[in-house]
Amino acid sequence: MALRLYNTLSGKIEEFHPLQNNEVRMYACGPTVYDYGHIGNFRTFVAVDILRRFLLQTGFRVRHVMNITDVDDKIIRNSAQAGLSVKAYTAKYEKAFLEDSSTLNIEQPLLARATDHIEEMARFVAELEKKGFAYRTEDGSYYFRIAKFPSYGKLSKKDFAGMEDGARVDVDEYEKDNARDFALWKAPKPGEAFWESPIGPGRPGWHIECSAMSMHELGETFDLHAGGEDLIFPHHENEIAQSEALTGKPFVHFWFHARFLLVEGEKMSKSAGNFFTLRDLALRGYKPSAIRLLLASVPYRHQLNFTFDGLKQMASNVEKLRNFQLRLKTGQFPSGSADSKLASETVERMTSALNDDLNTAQAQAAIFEMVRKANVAIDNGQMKKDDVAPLLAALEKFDEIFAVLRDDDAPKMKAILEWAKAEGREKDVSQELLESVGVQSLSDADIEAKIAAMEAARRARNFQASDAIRAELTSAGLLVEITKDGVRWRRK
RNA sequence: GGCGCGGUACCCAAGUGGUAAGGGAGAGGUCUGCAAAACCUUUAUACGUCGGUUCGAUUCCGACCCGCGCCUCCA
Repeated sequence: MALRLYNTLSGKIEEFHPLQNNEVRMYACGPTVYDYGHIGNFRTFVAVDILRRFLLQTGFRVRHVMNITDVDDKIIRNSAQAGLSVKAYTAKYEKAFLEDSSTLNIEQPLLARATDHIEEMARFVAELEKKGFAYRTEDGSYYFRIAKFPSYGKLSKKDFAGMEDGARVDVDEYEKDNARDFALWKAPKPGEAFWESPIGPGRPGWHIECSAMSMHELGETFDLHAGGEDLIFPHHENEIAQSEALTGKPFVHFWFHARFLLVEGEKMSKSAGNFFTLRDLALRGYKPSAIRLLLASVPYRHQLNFTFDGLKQMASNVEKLRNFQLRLKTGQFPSGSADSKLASETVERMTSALNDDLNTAQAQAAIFEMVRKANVAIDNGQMKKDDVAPLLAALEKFDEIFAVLRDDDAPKMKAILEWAKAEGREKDVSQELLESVGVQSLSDADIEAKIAAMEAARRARNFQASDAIRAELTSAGLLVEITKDGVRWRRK
C-alpha cells in the first residue's frame, strides 16, 4: 500500500511517489529566528517530522532541507533595537530553536541559512530580470512581475485575472507596476543592514530565499515542500512563480501544509493571553513527551485544540505506554507462544493509518488497543515468552514515528530550568518543574540501594519501614511498583 | 465580500450509506499487607440546527447557526 497524501496544489489526496528512484527530496519552511518558537510553530515542525519519519520507516531515503530565515524586516528592526548585529541577534534564537526541536525529538533536517546564500539569490533575481519576469525600481529594489506569470494563483486557488492594478499600493512601494508584484530584492534604507551583490546592495525578499536554496539543494523540480497553512499565500505561491519563471519546469510535486492550532479553543495570540512558547510550557512543568504526543495526536490537516487538560491527558498516555513497555521488559513469562497475530495486526493497522494521509489518531488507537489486549493477556497469565519480542517491536515501530517512549524528559527539563535561571526567569519556574528535575538528583545506584532496602523490609514484613522508603522515592518523582516478580521502578 | 476547513459523549478525538475507534476524567468492581500498575463494568437511541435524496444518513445534497483559516512577510 502506498502513502496517500493531500496535495494542496491539486486539492486532492494523491498517491505519493518520489520522482527519482527511492529518494524523497523535501523542503520545509523553517523558522524566522527573531524570537523563541511557540507551540503553533512546533505543531507544524512536528507534523513535518512525522512525515519525514514515516517516509523513512516506509523505506525511502529522505533528503530533507529546512531553511533558517536569519534576515528579514523584523530581524533588522529588532537587532537594531537590541544594539546587536543581525548575526549576533539571530544566533541566539537559532540556537534556541534547534534546542527546542531536539527537546521535542524532532529529527534535524539539513539546514540552509538565508545569509549563507545571498549570492545565489542575487543571481536568481538577475536571471529573472534577464527573462523579463523581474524589474528594478528607482531605489534599487527588484520586484516580480506577476502579470508575466499567467498561472499565478494556482496553489492558493486565487484568481487574479480581474485584479485592478494599483488598487492597494503601500506608501513605500509606490514604484511597483502592480500592487500584487512582490519584492525579490530590497534596497537598503539609510542605516539598515545590507549585503553587497551583483545586483547592487540590499537584502533578499522573503520568498526568494526558499526558491534559491531549495533548488540549490534539491534541484529544479523536487518532491515535496512543506509549511504551515498560512504560507500557502503569498509565500508558496510566490515561490512557485519565481521558480517556474526561472526554469520553465514544475517546481514541486506535492505541497504539504499543516493546519493551525487553537489554544483553549481560541486563536493563539499575545493579546488573548494564550500565547505559549515551548519553554513556557516546560516551565509550568509539562513534559516534552506529553507536548509532542499532543501535537501529534490530531492529524496534521485538522485544527488541533491545544489545552492544558489535553496536555495532562497526554502525560497519562505516555505513562501508559511506558508502563506497558516496562511490564513487558521486566516480566517473567512461560516459554512458548500464545498469540502471534496481535503485534503484526497492530503494525499493519498503524501503517495503513499513516499511509492514509498520516492519520496519527488512528495509529495511536491501534497501539492502545494492542496495549490493552496484551495487558489482559499478562493479567490472565496468557502472555508467553515468544510473544514479547514482537510486541516490543510493535511499540518500537510506533515510537519510530511518535518518539515519546524514551524516558528522557527529566534531563531536558533540567536544561530548561538552567536556561530560566540564566535568563532571570526564576519566577516562572513551577513546583512541577522542580519536582520533575528533582528526580535527576538521585542516581540509579542510589535508587537501587533504596529499592533493595525496601525489599528487605518487606521480606521482614516490616511494612512501615518499606512504605516509608517507597513514599520517599515516590515524592522524588519515581514510579514504584511491587509485583510478584519483584519491585519495579522508573522515573516519571 | 471572495475562497477554504470544521462542529461527534464530561474533556480530547477517529470514523462509516445500515445504526458510533481510541485516550483521558468520573462511578462501581477485581487484584493487593497497603499502594501502584493492570483489567472488568458503566458514561452518545445518537454525531450543530432545519429540510431533502434514500428501504435506511452522523456519513450524500441544500439552507441556516457557530468556530477557524487565507485574502496584510503570523507555523
